[in-house]
Order: sequence, then structure tokens, then C-alpha cells
Amino acid sequence: MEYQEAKTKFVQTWGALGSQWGINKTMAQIHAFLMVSYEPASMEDIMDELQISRGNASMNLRALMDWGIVYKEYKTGERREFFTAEKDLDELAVKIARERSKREIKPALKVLKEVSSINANATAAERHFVDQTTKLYDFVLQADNVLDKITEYKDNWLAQLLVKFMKKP
Amino acid sequence: MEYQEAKTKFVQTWGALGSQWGINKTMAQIHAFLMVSYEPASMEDIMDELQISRGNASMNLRALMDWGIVYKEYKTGERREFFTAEKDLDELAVKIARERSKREIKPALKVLKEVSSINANATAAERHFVDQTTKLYDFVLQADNVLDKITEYKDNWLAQLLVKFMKKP
DNA sequence: ATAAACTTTCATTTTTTATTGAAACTTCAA
DNA sequence: TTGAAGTTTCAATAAAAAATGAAAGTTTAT
Repeated sequence: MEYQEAKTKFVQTWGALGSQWGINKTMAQIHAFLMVSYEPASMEDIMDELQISRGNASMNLRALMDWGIVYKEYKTGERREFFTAEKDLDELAVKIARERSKREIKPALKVLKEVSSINANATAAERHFVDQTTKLYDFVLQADNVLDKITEYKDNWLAQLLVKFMKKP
Repeated sequence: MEYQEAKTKFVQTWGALGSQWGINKTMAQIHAFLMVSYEPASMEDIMDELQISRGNASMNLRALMDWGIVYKEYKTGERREFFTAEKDLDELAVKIARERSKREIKPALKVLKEVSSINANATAAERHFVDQTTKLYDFVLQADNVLDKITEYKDNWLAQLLVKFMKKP
């Protein structure tokens, strides 16, 4: 396999992985492309490489910048905007974790709290509902706290975590 | 809010959360419904509660059983099949982690290994590609190993993890 | 062996999500 | 201030994913 083929394969695979985890395929592909681009890429570059429209490129670049994992760059003497991806993987993971927590987990927690706080213990079914949703709330809250902790460590949290887990408790 | 309303809200929220993470909405809803059901539910129960067709219910129950997080039950003297969800949250997390690793991460790792192993270091761009994909391979491999470790601990891995993270390194 | 009770399958339809592309907008240089 | 070079927006369209429902398939009791 030579370079171009490998690059395409990588971009496609990263796109597929993204969409399995609820991230728009093109968004993941653009990110993949920028991750392995040696130099900042223009919108044209991206459109050409991924065979997508200008609108699509624009919207997904905007989304990636909202996530804080792609940056705009300006080259002196160039009118066009260029883009680069966050290439530090720890930093990348932290930012993704932070955004998903904010956008998805926090709102879900709010609802879990609400529904687990209802006043209903007349029947066994009602008690079971409150019990289960309370447990779920605690669990998700704890998982979310772990994400928060991860964002505090930043550098090499994953390696640290692995080491800690390797040690028998 | 009373019981029925809370139950519906919970099921809807869990469904939405699922689809944001790449899990079919109905699949997540069925799981949510079974999680808070005090008694095993029949396919009819599920169809009624979620207002879905028989085919949809059948296919998603099958998928949930493939994931190992929903079980069939038989009641003596009853012809129909009944279903229950895995209710232990640690066990649930372990099974989801295991399946996603097997289905999505392992195949992605294989591709990452392939593309990072190409013989291409003629240009700076090529060297950058190999370097980045190699780093990504290592990172994803390590993350996947953490998932594996989690599945070994089973009981309360999350609480343990939180404790370990709370301690300054 | 039959048929009622129930489940599964899958071609078709519906719904949801993503993409396009052209018009509107912005910025900069002359 | 004009227009060229570039970017963004969003209504319309296309693509992908999910849901339906009826026919085929199973299972069990008689």
C-alpha cells in the first residue's frame, strides 16, 4: 500500500468509526484528513480530497471548531483561511469528553434526577422505577465525574489510568 | 410529575441519548423500558408502551440479546416469551464496552496498524502521516486495553476508578 | 397431523439525517 | 465604492437509517 491509498483508507475508516459513535461521517473525515495533513489545508483542499461541496465543508469545519478540535489559521499574504486539527491526542480526548459531557450527559443527568425524584411508592412497580432511575443517576454522575477528572490531568491521563488499573487493587 | 409521565420521559430521554451515541433509538428505548419494568415484559407490552410495530420490536429485541443486555424468560404455563434487561449497571457497562470494542474498535485498530505500517518516508508529509497514525494506533490500543481491564474488575470498577483518580498522583 | 399462538424475516415505505448549490454575506485591495 | 475572492447560510434534494406489516416460519397442545 502506498501513501495516497493509506491516507484515503485512514480517512474512510475514521469517518466510519465516527458515525458509529454518533458523529457525522464528513465531520470525522475532515478531522482525520487534517490530523494527518502535514500542512494547514484550505477549504478547497478539503473539498477536493473528500469530494464534498463547499457548504458541507463549511458547516462541518464550523462544527469542528465549535468542538475546539480544529483551528483556523491565516497565512501572511494569503486571502484564504487554512485549517489545522488538534494533533495532541490527550488534548483531543479531553476536548471531546468535555463537549459530549456538556451536550449530552449533563442534560440526561438532569432528566434522570427529575424522574427519580417523583413521589411514587404506592406500588412495587413504582418503587422499582424510583430505585432503578436513582441508581442510574448515581452511576452516570460518577462516570461523568471521571470524565471531569480526566480533563484535569490532561497530559497522559490514559497512560496513568492504565498503570493504575494494572496494579491489583 | 407522576409515575406514567416520568416513565415515558425516562424512556424517551434514554432513547435520545442512545441515538446520540450511535445506538438505534428504539433499541435504547426498549432497553430503558425493560430496565425500569418491575416484571418481565412481553413483546405486546413493549409494542403497546413504545407504539412500535411487531417487526421493529422483534428485531431490536434480537439486537439487545446479541449485545447480551436483554434476556428471554419463559413463564410456566405461558406460551409467550418475556424479556428482562440486565439491571446491574456495572455488568451493563462491561457488556457494552466489550461489544463496542469487538465490533468497532478492534477493526479500526487493524486498519490503523495497516496504514501506519506503510513504507513511505520520502517526503515530510509521508513521514508525518506515518508518525500520526502510529501515535493514534498506540493511543486507541491503550484506550481499548483500559476497557479490557474494566471488564476484569466487573464489580464497582467505576467507584474504584473514581477513588484512584481522586488521589493526587 | 393440524391449527392456534406466537415470532421472525425482509421488501417496501417512512422518517431522519446529511449534502448540495446558489444566493447572500463579508472582507480586502485598488 | 466597486468588485473580486472568499465564506456562510439555508431551502431543496439526496442518501442513509429505521420502521412497517404481511407472509413465512416455529412451536406447542390436542
